[in-house]
Amino acid sequence: MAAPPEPDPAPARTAPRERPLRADARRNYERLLAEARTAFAQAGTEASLEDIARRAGVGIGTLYRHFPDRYALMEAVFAAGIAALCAEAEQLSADPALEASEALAGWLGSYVAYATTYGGLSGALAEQGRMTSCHDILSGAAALLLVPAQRAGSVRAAASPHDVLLLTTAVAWAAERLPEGDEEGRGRLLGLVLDGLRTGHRPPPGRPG
Amino acid sequence: MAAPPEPDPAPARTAPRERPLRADARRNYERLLAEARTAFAQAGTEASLEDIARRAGVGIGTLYRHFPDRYALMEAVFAAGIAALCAEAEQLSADPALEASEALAGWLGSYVAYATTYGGLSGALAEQGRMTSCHDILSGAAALLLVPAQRAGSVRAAASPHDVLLLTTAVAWAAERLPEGDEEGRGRLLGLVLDGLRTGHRPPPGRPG
DNA sequence: ACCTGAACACCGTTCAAGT
DNA sequence: ACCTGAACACCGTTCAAGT
Repeated sequence: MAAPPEPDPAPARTAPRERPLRADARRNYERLLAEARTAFAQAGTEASLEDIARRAGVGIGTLYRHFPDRYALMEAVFAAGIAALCAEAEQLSADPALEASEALAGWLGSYVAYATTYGGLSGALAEQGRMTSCHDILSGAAALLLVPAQRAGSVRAAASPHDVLLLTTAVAWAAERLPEGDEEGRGRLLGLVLDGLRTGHRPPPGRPG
Repeated sequence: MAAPPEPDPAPARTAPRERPLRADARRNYERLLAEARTAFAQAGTEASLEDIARRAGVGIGTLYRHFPDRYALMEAVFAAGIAALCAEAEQLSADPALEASEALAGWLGSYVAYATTYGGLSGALAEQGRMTSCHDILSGAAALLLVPAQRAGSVRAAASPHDVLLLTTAVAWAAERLPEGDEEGRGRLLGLVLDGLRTGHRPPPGRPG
């Protein structure tokens, strides 16, 4: 509002590519990303790459030029969602009305909800050495909420951020495999895991930590 | 040892096929099964079916004649292991020295151990409408241990056998994806889930139910 | 009755040739 | 600098022809 317009806006750090692309290349990149998002939402992350290239109106070689493998394409498609989860974690951790374990529980719920949006996403997120940029961001977000909850004594100290993230990813994976029509199942499964994390001890909320 | 040879052995109920096969067909069936077990153990349940047929010394058509799809082959390969898990569940449930929730915890540990023996097995076990014979057996075994633990009050009544089985399968899935060399991870992850199942209430052992 | 393997319809990935 | 699509090396699955 009162701030003057920035005279020299920093080059976007979240830009998908460092150097500028030729106009047609950038257009192809964006089209591939859009078609990949649609295809992943429809057919899961195992959707045919040839289909995606065809629908984007480019040759398969162009897809491979921009995205060396399926995981590069997935990282680009899911980057925005992961960033949003990260932002939510920061908001939750800064909310003084929320007990730390509640903030953690809320975020893990959002994480499961997102990971079940695209079929196969939970599987990709659990793979070792893939989607590493997503892993780094998500680990940071998980730690941001887990550590205060453990300091407050409401979540057992033995649980590492990695274990919690992996187990919650496994809940998303399981939720994808619940019988058709079981809408509450996701919450039930996550609830069991959250109960396993809690110590049972509830410090009074609003206590300065 | 002392038992006389059975005069009229009952026709094996667990026989993989109802009617007798031609000698060469039976030999091919057994070879395919053996090679599939080896291949699944080595390369996971996604191992190439053509490889399995080739190593068994038969044409690919013969594999499909005996096993209409990959899941039929998997069910045949894993039938013995699933049956052993079922037998263990019965032993545990009949053990008077074991508190009900401990028996459940022990069996779920064995289940996770088995499901992580073959790469991809946990994924196959969680698929809807596949491996149904395995599902039926495992559901029965899980209920056999879960219900008494719930009656005793040491495991929360809200957890259904299906949820418990699915969540434990998810633990096995997650354990497959732990970083290399993390040998205790399987136990840690299962421990968190088991803590979520427990109520915290411990009735004195040996109390007549 | 059972087996064989060529044939078919798909994949992902690479790379020589174009613009 | 970037794009194209044929070519390659794989899949799973079927089925006409053999024994």
